[in-house]
Amino acid sequence: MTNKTVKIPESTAQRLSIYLRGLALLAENVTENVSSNELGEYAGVNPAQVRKDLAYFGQFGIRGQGYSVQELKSRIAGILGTDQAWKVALIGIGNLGKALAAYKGFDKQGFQIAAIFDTDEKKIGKPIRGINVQPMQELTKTVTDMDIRIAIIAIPAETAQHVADALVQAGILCILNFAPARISVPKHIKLRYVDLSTELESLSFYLTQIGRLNI
Amino acid sequence: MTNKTVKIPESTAQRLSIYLRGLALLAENVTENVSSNELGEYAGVNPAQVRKDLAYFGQFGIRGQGYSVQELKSRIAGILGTDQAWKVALIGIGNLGKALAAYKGFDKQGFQIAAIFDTDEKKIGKPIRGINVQPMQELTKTVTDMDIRIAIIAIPAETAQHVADALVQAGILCILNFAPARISVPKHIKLRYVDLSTELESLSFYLTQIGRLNI
DNA sequence: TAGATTGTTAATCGATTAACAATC
DNA sequence: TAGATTGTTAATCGATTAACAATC
Repeated sequence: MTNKTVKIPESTAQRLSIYLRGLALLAENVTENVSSNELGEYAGVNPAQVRKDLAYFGQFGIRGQGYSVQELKSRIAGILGTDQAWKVALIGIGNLGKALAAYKGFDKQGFQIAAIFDTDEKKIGKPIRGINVQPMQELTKTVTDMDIRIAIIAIPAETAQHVADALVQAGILCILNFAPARISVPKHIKLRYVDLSTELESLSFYLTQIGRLNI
Repeated sequence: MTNKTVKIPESTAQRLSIYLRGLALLAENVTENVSSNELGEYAGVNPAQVRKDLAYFGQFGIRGQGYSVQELKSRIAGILGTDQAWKVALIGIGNLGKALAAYKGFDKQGFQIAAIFDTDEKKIGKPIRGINVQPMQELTKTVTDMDIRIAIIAIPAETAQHVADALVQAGILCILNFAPARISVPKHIKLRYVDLSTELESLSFYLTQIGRLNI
């Protein structure tokens, strides 16, 4: 128990993910080193922010030189856990579900769609990306048996809470919710929303503000 | 110039959007009044937060009674600007673009896809939601002519910056970027990212932390 | 060595929450 | 009136940034 367990901000985790993408780009260009300044410019954050974020996890740089692109890249991958393969359950294979399933960054980043569920009889049993779509009734059993920890919800708002309950029941720990609905889950569950309405309404708000404040 | 122009936090705008959805739900149930407490519970925030957020824009409640659902709903819609019709340009009509185009909440919330662009010869000229897909070369002219202010980028990472530049050139003020790439735009442009990789990596990070901190 | 850039502390900034008088 | 709940100020909390000694 000598470990001091500092809580790491969510925003730091998100920025690490952005740094990682920048580092991947630099690695393609065979760049040797990168400074917190350059990385901050890429991510759109203050260089001190970059150093602070990294400092949560150790000392990865060399004073006067910056960071080794290759080393920092694999360090951050390790920190984010993308050096391991996470199984993901996809709930709902409508337009959005299909688009998500087709996303190439998926496997590349160490995520693997391991199970797909839908209520539509016409879809059940048919393969998507080599995986047969299962009926919703199988959800609890499959997720439990396969030890899946991450779920993506891509279904209509009405059933989102119900499905979330089932997922939690089955041992899911992280939920990425694309349904336009707020859902409630136990505190130990990590829940993130991707919400087109909210995004668009934020933009709309900005436009109304331009008028009011003349930015 | 008697107006004191307080800068309103982005997070407030986002929460307003969430309150609005909650109010729409309550309106369906013909609920008369709602308290900051109930609204906060729905949105997952502190009741003081709700009152603070609203207080930026005026006094909408009645002490001892709470807020009129109907009135607050239309007030927030007015604040967010969803009581007017915003034209949106959709760039890229691949899997994701199609899923976005199919999203029903679009018109409902006062957004209207007014133009769609793609580079793929096979898609150009064909209608999506009654709108003919245009070649990318038309982007500047169409966006300028139609006075479109909001753009959604749903294309591969490589071309995202190039397209963003063209959009800014054409007078776009808000960009919602689904491409897995950082882009840079002038400061007066509102830029928001929706990034599946970052979302997933945040979840992955949480899972690795559970091990480390045993949450 | 001189120049560059890290790691880290202290200062600043902004957002959230608690508390309570006002008032329905 | 008593109870409930707002609107708002003050206190707290946490995240960002500035600054600089350490050091390559």
